[in-house]
Amino acid sequence: MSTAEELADAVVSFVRGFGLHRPEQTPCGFETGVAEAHALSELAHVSLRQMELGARLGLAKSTVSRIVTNLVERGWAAREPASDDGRGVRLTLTHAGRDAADRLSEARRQRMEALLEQVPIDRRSEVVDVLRLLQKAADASRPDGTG
Amino acid sequence: MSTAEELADAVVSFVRGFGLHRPEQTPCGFETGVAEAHALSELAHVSLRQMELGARLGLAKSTVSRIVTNLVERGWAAREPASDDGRGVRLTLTHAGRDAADRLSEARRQRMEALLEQVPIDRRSEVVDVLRLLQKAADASRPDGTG
DNA sequence: CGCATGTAGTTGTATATTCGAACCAGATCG
DNA sequence: CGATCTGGTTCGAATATACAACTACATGCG
Repeated sequence: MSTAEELADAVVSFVRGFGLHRPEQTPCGFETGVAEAHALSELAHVSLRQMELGARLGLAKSTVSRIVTNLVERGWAAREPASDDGRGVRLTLTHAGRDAADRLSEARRQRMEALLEQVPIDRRSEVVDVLRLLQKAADASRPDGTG
Repeated sequence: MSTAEELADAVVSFVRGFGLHRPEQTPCGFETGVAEAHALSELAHVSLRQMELGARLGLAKSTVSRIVTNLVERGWAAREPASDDGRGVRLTLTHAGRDAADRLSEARRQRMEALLEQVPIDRRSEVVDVLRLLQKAADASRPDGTG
């Protein structure tokens, strides 16, 4: 089996084993679906335009619109008109939204620590390092991307 | 930011960037949904009981039953009664199923090679290695698991 | 200035994935 | 031999997602 095939198997097994195939439930047990959790954490530290959020999450604009509506209905985010573009929407978290983002961050940290505990201690920093490599590689190797 | 938090961000970005959040379309462009593709590749080299397949994919038995029905309808898999247990079903790929599994494997290999090309050459084997570590860690750290 | 074209966002529709519950048949254990 | 467990199937419901059609605003060209 080639290196690439081994990588494919490992990625698949990780995604399944980690529970990422269930979009309505986060692996860390947070109280939203995966997509909303990702949106929340993207918005935790910066205000974004709705389309920017979509680009970061790799989602169609219609899907983003619905996700944001959910966040707004939970009282976690607010839509404001974009100051520089009459079509646009600027997203910000409410106070409750920042609280939720903090809780999410903590839940993820705990879940990831449990994961890392199962990795030999002398290789943990390597894991993080390699995942960042992969993240960059995925961005650069999008079928339609510039890479 | 802690190591665990950095890992969380990297995992999220990778999953999104690689397109793993779209269950109806495989990142490698194969002609089925993600779940069927995973099942197909699990069955490529071993015959499994339906429940074993479910355990490997992390899916409920009802979901597995549906996926297998789809594979059977495509002419890729066959259900046979298990020889040692009258309740059980043994799954095997048909000839067409093995062909499909080969095509899938090749598509995934190409997709993964495109990904690996974006990783510095001297770190590629490390990437595979670490992903396997993570896969094992995910299995061992299931919230309800034995780990 | 005014129309053609492009872009941000919303809503409607369709498809895929998943789970849990209800149910059946065969196994296992007292 | 009856009670309970286990592997599978079917049904119903929830959720995420994309694409298409539409609105509103922006931009660029004559």
